[in-house]
Amino acid sequence: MTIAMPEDLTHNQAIVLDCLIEAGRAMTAYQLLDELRDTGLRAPAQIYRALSVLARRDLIHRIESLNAFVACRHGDHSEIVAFAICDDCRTIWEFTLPRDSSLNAKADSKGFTINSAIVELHGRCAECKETRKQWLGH
Amino acid sequence: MTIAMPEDLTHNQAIVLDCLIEAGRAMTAYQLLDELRDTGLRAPAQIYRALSVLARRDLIHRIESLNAFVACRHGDHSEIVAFAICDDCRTIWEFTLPRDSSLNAKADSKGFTINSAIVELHGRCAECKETRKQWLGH
DNA sequence: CAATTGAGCGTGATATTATAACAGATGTTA
DNA sequence: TAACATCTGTTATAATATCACGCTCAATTG
Repeated sequence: MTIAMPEDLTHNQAIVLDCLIEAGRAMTAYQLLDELRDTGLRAPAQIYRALSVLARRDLIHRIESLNAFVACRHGDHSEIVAFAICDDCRTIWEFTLPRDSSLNAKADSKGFTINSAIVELHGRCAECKETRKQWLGH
Repeated sequence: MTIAMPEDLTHNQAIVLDCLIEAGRAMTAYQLLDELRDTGLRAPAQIYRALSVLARRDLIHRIESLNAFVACRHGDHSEIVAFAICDDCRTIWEFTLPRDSSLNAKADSKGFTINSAIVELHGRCAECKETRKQWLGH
């Protein structure tokens, strides 16, 4: 799947987004800084500024539990976005929760209005589980 | 609701847990350090060590989106724990997701095995929504 | 008993993550 | 033109978290 790269990004924003898309994985701000040092980005503030614009536009997501950032891979941001993070291979699967999920139901039942939600699952993806089984001789 | 204070905690662990329980809200490690400086806890490492034991025992939870810690208010840790955080009054409502939630279903459908989950809702609690309505003259 | 082990402790230093503050450049609007 | 908003590069600093050392104490074990 090719990720769309908007035309109206500034130079720095485009560079940072491109790096995240190319990487295909979550990267911390300082990992981005290391990667991008020879493109002229030298200071944390430059990275964080770009990240903050990209995140506001939902072109990237911040993974709270990794203090890292990942290029967005889906469309509809009116639904709750969730991540399944494989702690073996670091792959991140991005998906959305239906509007009538038990999460929304619980919140509604208490009169809680959701502005934003962080949903991050940690565990093992199907591939790594298979691999692990082989190691263990199953 | 009174929160149980286990007997087998060390001095520092008990002090930190007690502070979180008394506070009734999420506190960062450095807020705890400030509060507890006159009890003899002087260094970040002391706080973080206590927090790490308490978290391992599920006596506290880390709120990723606040970089903060809160005393646990419920029992069953075999279910997914979720937090609804009021961004007005900072109150945190802790609840669990049913084992057959759409979250588990989605993960299962992809063969993803959940080891741990972070679910943090941000928004406005029922009380604050009322208050806000009054401000706006509704 | 002595030896070992493991957990926790206090301390100082350091690593990692993130923001503040300032001044210059650029494009847009009035 | 002037006012403005946004982005830029830079330096410095704040906020969050861990490492490494040597010490104590209690439990285990030979």
